[in-house]
Amino acid sequence: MNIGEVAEKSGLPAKTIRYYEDIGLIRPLRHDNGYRAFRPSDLHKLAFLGRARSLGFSIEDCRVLMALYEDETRESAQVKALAQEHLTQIDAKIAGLRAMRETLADLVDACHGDSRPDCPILKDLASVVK
Amino acid sequence: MNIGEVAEKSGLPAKTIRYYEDIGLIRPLRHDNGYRAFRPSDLHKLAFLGRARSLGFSIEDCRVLMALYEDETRESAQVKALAQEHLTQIDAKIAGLRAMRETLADLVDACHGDSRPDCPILKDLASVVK
DNA sequence: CTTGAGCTTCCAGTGACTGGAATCCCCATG
DNA sequence: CATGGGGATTCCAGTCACTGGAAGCTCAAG
Repeated sequence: MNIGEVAEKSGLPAKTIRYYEDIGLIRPLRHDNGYRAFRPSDLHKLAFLGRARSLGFSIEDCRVLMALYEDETRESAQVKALAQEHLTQIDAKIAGLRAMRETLADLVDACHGDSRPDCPILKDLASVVK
Repeated sequence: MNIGEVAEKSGLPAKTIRYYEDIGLIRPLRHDNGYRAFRPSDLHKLAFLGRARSLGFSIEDCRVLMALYEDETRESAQVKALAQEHLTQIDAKIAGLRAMRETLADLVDACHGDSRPDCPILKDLASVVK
């Protein structure tokens, strides 16, 4: 398979696939003309990577997950620990965003949003003084 | 004021303050020795920026917000519209993270996490096939 | 033979900093 | 007066995960 076909089947842009090769996540073969020659196993890996990335795992996490996936002697506890930690970080991120959201929503509600210059949003931003 | 004092009072790292000058968000004066000379108004701006950034506004948004803040003839509707759009994007981000979180939490729950290799998390990652 | 799509590499840019190196300035102590 | 330390300066490089674009090669169709 050429990169275009693999891109379509994996849902990843060709640019991203080349990048993944650059950083050593995949190692496709090459045709005589220099084109990348993807095996089904490469496509499989790319799909794995795409799924992991869509769950928010970092590239380095993906590297570890792929290694675990290919390691028949892995212990599921290793995978679970990685996922658990990632989950914790997602929760932290959500909490941070929710706090932001709360404050911002209050400010937006308080702003009448008309043609006058008076604005509680700007007032809040300027209010953090020492 | 020197940069150290401003950093402490604004809560921003000196590195960040220099960066904000680089990109034109502030324009402190200079002492004869080359040190930056911050006026109270510079500190005020930095506090404004810090607050806006902590609410998740991008640097470009901050630029606009500062301009609006300094424009006596602004209309609060402009500010509100900017904040409203930002709020919408935060909501979208939260929604995305929550979806991730759901899937991931289910997978973590399903994984027994012991010394055996069998693992629903890896199974899920590998399951996205054509 | 030409055209156009698809492939190649390489370089640069994104956002918002952050780390580090090399150098300079100021003040206080011996 | 030398020195030492803390704080300031600039500049370059790195982060993360791509993404855009330029220049050039390959292939299949007409």
